[in-house]
Amino acid sequence: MKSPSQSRDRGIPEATVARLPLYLRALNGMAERGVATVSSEDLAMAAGVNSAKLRKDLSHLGSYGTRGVGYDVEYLVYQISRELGLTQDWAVAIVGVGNLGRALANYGGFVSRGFRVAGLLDADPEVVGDDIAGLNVEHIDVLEAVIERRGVSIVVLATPALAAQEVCDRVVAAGVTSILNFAPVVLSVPDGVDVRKVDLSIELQILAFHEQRKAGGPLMAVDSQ
Amino acid sequence: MKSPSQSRDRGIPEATVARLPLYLRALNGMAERGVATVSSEDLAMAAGVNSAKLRKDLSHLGSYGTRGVGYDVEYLVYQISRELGLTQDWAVAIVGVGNLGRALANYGGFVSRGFRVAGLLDADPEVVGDDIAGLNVEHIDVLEAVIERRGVSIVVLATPALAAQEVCDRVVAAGVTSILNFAPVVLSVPDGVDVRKVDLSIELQILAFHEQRKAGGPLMAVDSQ
DNA sequence: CCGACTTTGTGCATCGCTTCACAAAGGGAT
DNA sequence: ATCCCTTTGTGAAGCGATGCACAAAGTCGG
Repeated sequence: MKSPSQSRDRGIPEATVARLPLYLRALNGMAERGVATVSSEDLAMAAGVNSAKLRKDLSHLGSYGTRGVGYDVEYLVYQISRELGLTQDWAVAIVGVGNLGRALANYGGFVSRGFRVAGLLDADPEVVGDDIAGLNVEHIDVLEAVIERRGVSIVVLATPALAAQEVCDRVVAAGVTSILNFAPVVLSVPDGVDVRKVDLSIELQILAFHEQRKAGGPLMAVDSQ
Repeated sequence: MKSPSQSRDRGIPEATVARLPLYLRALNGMAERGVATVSSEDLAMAAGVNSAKLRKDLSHLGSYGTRGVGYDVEYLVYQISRELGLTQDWAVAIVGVGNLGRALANYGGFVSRGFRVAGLLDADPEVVGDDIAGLNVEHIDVLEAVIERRGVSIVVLATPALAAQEVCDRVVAAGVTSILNFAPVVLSVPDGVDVRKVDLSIELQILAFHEQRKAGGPLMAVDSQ
């Protein structure tokens, strides 16, 4: 039922989207090392995936390879960046400047990929006014103003669990539709708002499950990366 | 082709394992509020999943519900904890005590679920000797000794990207088979070693992809090519 | 210009997870 | 004891992702 008039299918599978940043990282490394072209086999190896999967993923973006040769590294970097929306500048606000929020503010991986930390906010008068990573921590009261005036479109929640839903409601009311949640709670948001969650303790629990199985049961090899 | 000889199918689907911690968190909250029993509908709501999925997930552990009534909260907490291996104590070492490692060391969610930070290690003489979260930071040189003597079975890698593979090789050589990797690299490990990765910038990139799509919609000028 | 070689892009079979829908199982009221 | 109501546990259909295998498409040497 797909119309053939749309030569470029804009419906990229979610699983593919999740891997594009992986390819991008590998490609950036190659570009820095002066590699000009790369085969799907080599790139797949560097990204830790199957080469057929890599080719199918890239085919969703378009036909950017050359048969018999491979992919032009620079060109592919550009195409993936554009597809992911990294050719534009994203203003990010971090709410909650505890240990984690502080680490995130200082994390280099954000800035290096088109993400700019445009605001740090916290409710604790103790930390408001501090300078972290060159930014002044502001009071949560000005949340809406910061979002609106600085064009913040992505909010990172690093608050305690109890505060997360309330802050979430406020940023959604302020028009934000993309949230990265580090608080260990299930956020409830209206349709159209995108929430991704990162829960450090969940990852450990999954590891513990497999570790227990390895220790106790017979031979069960598992490798999920 | 699956052997029916295994009466209790110990092969719990990976997708299910990844959700068990979610259910556990919701159940713990209910237990604290004094809830005695819960229906799959309510628990699924609290965990943010579909109720049929929840029931199928729990059915992999055994038949722990009562038809017409629901699940006993306490009992289910115990069963899930046991299945995840949280009834035992896991010694975790954190390698790399930068901003992120520090935040992880202070993160309460670890300790509260059977994970004990048994070691903090770093290569930088500047931070070695510091006290963080009640622990003394040790030099990476004693990595193997710490792992062996304190029974560390899970290692958290929070090193810079360049150091990650080398540290990984060392901890694997020391017998560790479960690694939580925060460094933005694809680790190469032998079969039987379990690596889970958390990449903060990847999560942001996925959000940016969807945000771009929302912002542009059908009118967005795309193919500049 | 041709033929051998390389590598992409993709049709297809398969697999695992999700979701629906309902029979089976239990509780409580009468 | 029987009936009705609630909720579980699961067969089966549906759906998307994966991986194989190969034809198509390009390069390069002669």
